[in-house]
Formats: sequence, C-alpha cells, structure tokens
Amino acid sequence: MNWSFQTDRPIYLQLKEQITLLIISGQYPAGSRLPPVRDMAADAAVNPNTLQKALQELEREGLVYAQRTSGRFVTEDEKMIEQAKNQLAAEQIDRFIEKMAGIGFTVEETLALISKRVKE
Amino acid sequence: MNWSFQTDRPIYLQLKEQITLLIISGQYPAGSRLPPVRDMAADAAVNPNTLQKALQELEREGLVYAQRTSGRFVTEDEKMIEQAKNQLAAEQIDRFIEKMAGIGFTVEETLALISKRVKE
Amino acid sequence: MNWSFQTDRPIYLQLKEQITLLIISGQYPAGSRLPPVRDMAADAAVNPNTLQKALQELEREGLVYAQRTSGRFVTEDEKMIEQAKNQLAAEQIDRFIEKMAGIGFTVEETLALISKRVKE
Amino acid sequence: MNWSFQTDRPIYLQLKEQITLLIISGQYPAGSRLPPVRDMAADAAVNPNTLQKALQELEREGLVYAQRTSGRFVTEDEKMIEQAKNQLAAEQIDRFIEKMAGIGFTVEETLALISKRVKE
DNA sequence: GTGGTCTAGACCACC
DNA sequence: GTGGTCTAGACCACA
Repeated sequence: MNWSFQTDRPIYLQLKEQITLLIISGQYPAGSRLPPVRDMAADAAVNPNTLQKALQELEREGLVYAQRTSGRFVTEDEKMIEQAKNQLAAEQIDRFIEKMAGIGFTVEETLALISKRVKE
Repeated sequence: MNWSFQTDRPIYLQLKEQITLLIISGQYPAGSRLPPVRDMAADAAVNPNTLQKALQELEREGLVYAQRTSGRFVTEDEKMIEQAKNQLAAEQIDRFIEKMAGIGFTVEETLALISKRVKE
Repeated sequence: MNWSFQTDRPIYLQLKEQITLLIISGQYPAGSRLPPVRDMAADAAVNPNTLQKALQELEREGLVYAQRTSGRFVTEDEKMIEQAKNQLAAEQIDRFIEKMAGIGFTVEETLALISKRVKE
Repeated sequence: MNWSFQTDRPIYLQLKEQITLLIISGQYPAGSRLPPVRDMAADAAVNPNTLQKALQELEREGLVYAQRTSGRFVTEDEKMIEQAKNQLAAEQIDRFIEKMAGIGFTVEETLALISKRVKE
C-alpha cells in the first residue's frame, strides 16, 4: 500500500480515511483480518499509537472490531461498509466544493464545469 | 499564509498550485510585486530552489514575470489570470473525479450526489 | 478533589467516571469551565495524555465540549447530565451485582440483604 | 490469582477482603493449608509485612488459624465461613449504597433501579 | 505475538 | 496559555 499524507490535517484522520478506502474497495474484504497494528504502522511509517487511534475510531464507528489476542477484523456487516462508502464520498464532496469555492466557483458553476469537462 | 503539502506529489507542483490560488483570489493582485523568493521559501518552509522552480513554471505559463533587478510581478493580463483559474479548476475536478471513482462512483453518480448533498 | 484508582481497570475509564461524578454532583456545574487538562492531570497525578483520553471520551458522549483556545466546558444540556447520571448508576449496579454474585448471592438475595441492612 | 488494589484504602484491608473471598468461594477450602506468606506476598506484589498484617486480622476473626511449625490453615468451622461471607456482603452493600447516594439516589430508588436493571 | 494502556516529552495552531 | 497531535518506548493480559 502507498500511504500518503497532507501536512494540514491530522495524520490519524487521514489514516482512517485511507483504511476505510481499502475496506470499501475490497482490498480488506468484509470479515477479513487486518494486518497487526505494528506492521501497518511500520508500513505507513507512522507511530503505532497514531495508527491505533485511527483504528479505534474505525472501531467506534463499527467498521472494524478487535479481538484482543487474535487481531483486528473488518466487520461482516455489508451495510456498515456501504454506509462508510457514502460517508467517505460525502466528505470528499464537501472538501471539493470548499476548494472550488476557494478558487471562486459556486456549486452550480462547479456542476456545469464537471459536466463540460467530462464531455470533452 | 498557511502552506500545506502532500507527501505523494512533487512539492514544487503544490507550491505552483498554491501560489496560483493566491493570485486568483487576489491576495497577490494583478501587477503587484511578489515577496522575495527567500522570504516565501522561509514562510513555506521549503528549499528556495524548490520555490524557484515553481516560480519558473509560473513564468513560463505567463502568470508571473521577472524584472532583472526589481523582482517578480504578477501579470497585469486579467485574461491570463482567468485562464489560470480555469486550469486550476480543471485540475481539481480531474483529481476529484478520480477519487470518487476510487471510492466506486461514476461521474453521473457523483454529479447526483453533489446536487443532493447541496440541497440538504 | 481526591482522586483514587484501582489497579484492575484502565485509569482513563476511572478518570472518566470520577469526572462524570463531579459533573453530576454539581461540583462542575452545567456550562462551567473545567480546569485545564494539565492542571487536572497534575492534580490526579496522571499523565496529561491519559486525562486527555478520558475527556475526549466524555466529549464524544456529549457531556463536555472543548473550545480550542479557551478551555473545556460542561454541557449546558441538563438532559445530557441526567442521562450520564443514569448510565453511571447502571454501571455501578452491574459491577455491584457481579461482586455479590462472586461472593455467592443471587440478585434476589442481594435485594433482600439490602432491605434488611437498611432497616437495621 | 489476580490481585487488584485501590489507592484510597489501606492495602492490608483489601488483601483481607480478597483472601476472605478466596476462602468463601472455596478456592482455599475449609481446613486447607494457605500458601506461605512470602509466596502470596510475591504473587500479590505487596510487602510480606503487609500481607502478614492482613492474615493476623483474619486470625483474630477466627477465619484462619496458625500452627507454629506447619503454616496457616483455613478454619474448619463452616459457620465461621458463612459468617465471613455475610460480613463481606454487608461491607459491599454499605459501600455500594454510599456510592449510589453520592450519585444522587436514595436506597429506595436504588432498589427500584436494581430490580428494573435485572428485568431488562 | 496480539491489542491495550500509560508515560514522558515535544511541537503545533490559535487568540 | 489553551487544547490537539505525534513520537518513542515501556509494560501488561491473554491464549
């Protein structure tokens, strides 16, 4: 996995987002075992505690669950995953709309630009 | 200014993007003088050479021009700025569409989601 | 405040419980400002991060809220506090029932013993 | 055995309580020989003198008796054990009632809450 | 070897 | 001076 981070948002939130994406995209299928915290942390080049925090947030949201001795697992509840997908999309949209506003486009203009862009 | 960077894209491209945004938004107005490279580099906490590279790209595109002795200036050509604005928007859109595709939404679905999200 | 801890439960959970009690009992009234994390941590003789974790849990439950620069405050929502009171009571009851079961008394026996004990 | 302690009550009283529980629950059966003081102290991670004090209290109450050369034994008197059980229960009840009062519930309310909680 | 907790100490943004 | 984040490193229970 290629982890990447921005400097202006907490790393643990970005980890949460990227792990969510891995689950949604099926790279971590429903019910499957996640890699150990330490391994994932080493892979992402962050402190294990930081990754722990991200995973605990995901746990609170119900997307993953921990079994103390045997590891962490993706939820088997497909609805949960579907919901995470929608929430992730909503966040992306909000962030995008905000960026476009920063550039100087209203939502309507943005929608028009996307449509036009795609037709090209 | 609050500079922020991602780990997975060249810094100079991100600098270029953010400076463009400052110009578009009028924080660096048309015709105005840009701060010295060293100051900007220190502010953004990047190597002056990196910033230099970003500015040279902006020069090549015509958004900025240099005067031998007195520094760099934002173009006075408002059309140029308008064009930069559109290009920046196009890049944002492409990146966003790509992200949404990664989550699992087509462009049509994405457009629908934005409309719905805004109405809420 | 006299903080006290058991060795067999996470400190942050006990902190959460004791702070909840302070709020319920009105020592930290609704809407009032809590002491700074560092002060409370020093007072309780725990690491600020541990106290932080307890407070963030309370925040997630809605019992307190943070204002980044000016400190943490108890919620103004009295219903929230009432609810916390009931939840705290429920936890105490569960723990007590469990203890009595460990000694060898059923719930019915325990209820009888309490009634008897009070009449004395 | 999993020993656990609170910071706000004398350790020897807590040791006494937990040993009593071991006797009541039959883990140290009536008439059986207790482990050597040093072993128990090491297990509980307390000073042998502290454990000694707890055992002397238990002796004074008649729950345990010492034989000069061969160690300490649990009493064979089942009534004694029964009595210890009731006393331990009484202590738990008092402490629990006090806690519930601290939260803001009378004994009557507490009894009602327990009944309700159990039915759920 | 797994997740969980705790400490110490640092740096940051915000006002 | 406030809360928030991150790192490094340690120890624990569990099986």
